[in-house]
Amino acid sequence: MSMAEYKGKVKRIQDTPFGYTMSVISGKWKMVIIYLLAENQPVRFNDLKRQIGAITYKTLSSQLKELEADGLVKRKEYPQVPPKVEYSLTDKAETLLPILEDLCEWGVSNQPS
Amino acid sequence: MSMAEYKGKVKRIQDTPFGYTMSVISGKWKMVIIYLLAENQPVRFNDLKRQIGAITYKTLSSQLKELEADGLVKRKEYPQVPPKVEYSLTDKAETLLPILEDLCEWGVSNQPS
DNA sequence: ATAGGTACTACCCGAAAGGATAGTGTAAAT
DNA sequence: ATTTACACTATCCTTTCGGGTAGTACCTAT
Repeated sequence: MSMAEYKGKVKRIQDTPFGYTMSVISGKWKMVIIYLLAENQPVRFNDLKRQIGAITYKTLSSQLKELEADGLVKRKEYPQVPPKVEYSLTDKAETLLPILEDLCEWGVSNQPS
Repeated sequence: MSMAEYKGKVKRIQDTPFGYTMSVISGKWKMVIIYLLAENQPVRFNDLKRQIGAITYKTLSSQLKELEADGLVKRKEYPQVPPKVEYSLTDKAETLLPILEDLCEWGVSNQPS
């Protein structure tokens, strides 16, 4: 199916494939999180926090939960004290990576200095 | 340049190619506008409004202004009464279309029923 | 005994995005 | 004479997003 086939069918964007994909990737830090996971999988919560730096616990936590709810991130909890939780990408997320690369490349070519 | 090369360099996302591309395409209606323009170029303001339906004048107007400021949309005004304004895509926007198609296709394959 | 590390949650706040409604000036159509 | 159409703008309001701060329960290192 291509964009052309949506002609006249768009009622609510959140129900379109466009809208779905956008809802999944647009969160201020989601791309950064996905790309960091793609490189270092699996990564623990505080490692992510340190690597990103400017993010707060609350925001990182909520972004991860949304990613998990959307099936892009797996959360594995080890029953230890102190706690240990590892995050990694799902297969679904792996299929997104080429598209994220394209978005990145487009930015490189088109971002004004 | 690939995502991998950003390792350790990310300070503020809005300065990265990722962030730039996302800022350009993420507005609730931008994708819809771009795809409608891609199909019917050029399109007049009220035609866009009618085709989208659920959008308000104010929102359509601001989304178009942002798209214009980002160099994705051209605005051509005819000095007539009543006014006539036509919107169309720039070459820069045309280079985005394949990526938007990819985002759409990913949504088709991965959107939960 | 104190400080630091683990993975968070709870609560409050400000900014920004987008929706709702109404109005502008001119001309053509009914 | 009234309505309709064009392309908007202005004002107000609500919702959403993300930031800031503080706290939890337990363990290890100093």
